[in-house]
Amino acid sequence: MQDVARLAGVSTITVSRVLRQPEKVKPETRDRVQAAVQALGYVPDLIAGSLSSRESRQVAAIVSTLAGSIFASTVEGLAQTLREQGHQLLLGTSEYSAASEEQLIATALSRRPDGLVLTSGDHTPRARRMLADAGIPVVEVWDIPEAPFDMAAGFSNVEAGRAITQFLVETGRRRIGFIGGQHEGDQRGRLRHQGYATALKEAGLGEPRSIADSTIVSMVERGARNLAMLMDRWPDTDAIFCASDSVALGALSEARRRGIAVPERLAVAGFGDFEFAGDFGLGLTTVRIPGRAMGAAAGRLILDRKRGAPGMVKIVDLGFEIVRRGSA
Amino acid sequence: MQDVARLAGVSTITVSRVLRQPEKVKPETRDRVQAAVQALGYVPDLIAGSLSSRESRQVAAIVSTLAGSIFASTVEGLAQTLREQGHQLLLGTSEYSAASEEQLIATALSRRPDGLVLTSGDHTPRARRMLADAGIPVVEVWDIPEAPFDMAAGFSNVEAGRAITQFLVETGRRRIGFIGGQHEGDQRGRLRHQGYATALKEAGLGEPRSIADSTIVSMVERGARNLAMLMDRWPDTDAIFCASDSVALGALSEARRRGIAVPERLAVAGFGDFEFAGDFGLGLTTVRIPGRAMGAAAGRLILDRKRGAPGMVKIVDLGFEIVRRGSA
DNA sequence: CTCGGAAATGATATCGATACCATAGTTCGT
DNA sequence: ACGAACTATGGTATCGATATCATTTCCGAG
Repeated sequence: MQDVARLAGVSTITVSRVLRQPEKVKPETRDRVQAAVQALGYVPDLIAGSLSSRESRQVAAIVSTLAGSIFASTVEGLAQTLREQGHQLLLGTSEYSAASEEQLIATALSRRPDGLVLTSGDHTPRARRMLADAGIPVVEVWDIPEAPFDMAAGFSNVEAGRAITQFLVETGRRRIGFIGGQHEGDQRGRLRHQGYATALKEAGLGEPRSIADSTIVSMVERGARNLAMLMDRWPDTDAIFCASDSVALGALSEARRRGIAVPERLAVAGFGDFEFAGDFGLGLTTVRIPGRAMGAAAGRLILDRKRGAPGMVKIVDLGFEIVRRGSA
Repeated sequence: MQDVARLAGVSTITVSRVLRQPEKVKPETRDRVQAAVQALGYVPDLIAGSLSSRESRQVAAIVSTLAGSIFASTVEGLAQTLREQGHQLLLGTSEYSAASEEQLIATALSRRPDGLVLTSGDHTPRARRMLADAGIPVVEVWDIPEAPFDMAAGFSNVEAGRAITQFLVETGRRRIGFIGGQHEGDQRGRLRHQGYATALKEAGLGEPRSIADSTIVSMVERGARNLAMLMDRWPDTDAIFCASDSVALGALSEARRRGIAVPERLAVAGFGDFEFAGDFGLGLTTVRIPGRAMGAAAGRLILDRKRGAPGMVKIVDLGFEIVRRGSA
């Protein structure tokens, strides 16, 4: 920066101003400085800048996983929103473990991010304390927790599970099953199941028919095997709600293998509206989640808070949408 | 840090040592310092640390997109490798534009990362100059470029396209088509097509039959529509190689709609081995790419170089694998 | 008991920017 | 023509750690 200043015949602070608040510098001085920046190929050091200004212009995000197309679009939406507003994304993946989430939070905080985005779920007490001590905006994305830590951007898994089950009821189905299964420590499947069970009870449709075998790692395989188990146990089942589209894919394959007609004999509903679910693919009836929008909203919440926007919203419910296709 | 030092009755530099090189501090002093750290909930400031030590312990990655399950696993593999070795990941998404890649490189470099991971492809001249000036390890992932900028971890799209086409030939197919289409600025589809064309020529099978309509945004829809176009134009086609599994999914759906028996009448091969391609899903014959491994390898290349490992490998070819399933 | 050398610890300068306050130059109203 | 109120620019301290070199402590051989 000194080199640039010398070449432009100004002081370092003026160079800094040209880069950060150009409108405060006289146009011709500005041009001279910018020319010097170009000529020297000067790249400012944000590490030093952050230390000095006490704002890092980075936001950390900690997600369970990027694979399986679950959080990828959320992270992408977040990254883009941040970028548009001059911020950067620091990413960590916790692999569905609350312990490693705690670890990641600690290292993320040591970068002094201006905000933190977490996938909602269990956080250890220590993690919560660290977050509180850090005093930065925190957004939980995906499921909106009953008692958010700070802010939240997402939807209600319970409501979504309830809605899709109600949809199946409305289309005339009466013996509705559920297949899914949750990762340990991941309560999403559980919440969707809860919505399903509630809807059944509300419609007076008897006991839930649920299979949630978590011994199988692949979601698709789990869908296939669990459908088999479910149909063996309750052969008259006329609809199933699958905890994710991947599970639904496995179920659809198994149904075809067994010669069960979909949707005539069995309606299949998924969750997530993954790429393969569309009309030109599986034609799967499913629940569409605003993946990208949740990330973008999280970014906005953090940046608005940072700017000190008054009377701020803390919870953004982006809802969900039932997409009817051929399978139900 | 001063508070911790005072509480432990040592100087700040000793606190720093306890955190960074514990073995250089006498065990009892170390315990005292660690107790103080705990008691005060002290979280070191890596921004200051980075400025002082001139190493940031972060690695930046710039990928075109996270959606579509293409790069997500690579990023995840990278994040994990870095984490295991005490480094963090700074992520940017360029949305398939070389111009915004350039922009992202500039902002990434201003964080003074210890290394940079890029998806291979076109880089602007300015981008290349910035990278050269930065003097940090750079790894290109996915396709191994003919002239890598610095290091590379990936596989050959051309070879993979050639191999899967050869596989189709070996299984008795003679009139093999290609459907795909590339994003502008993304040469992956083009390279795969090149391998396909080479294999055809080597087998003496006449001219390529390719449809690559890029007007359609969704890959799945593109697969469906392009298969339709291809079969209309060359009705006797007995196999197709799709530039990605998503395209193959669309093609499979369209084939079913038209009553074309797969694989009897038409063999379908995809690319990528996405989640839905497996035996419990589509049962798609495809090319498996070492997504996670490429990320992990990229991380290792950077960290090894940082450690100054001598006689280093610069190119890691992780190959690919043809997975035969029911569709071909 | 003494001395050499290793182990443990500390004092101070420094990394590269920005905050804060001061100063010089400019505009304009009366 | 003069001072008020801006605008444009600069000097210096500072952010919170670590590098470097200096100093002290400790240990065992002779």
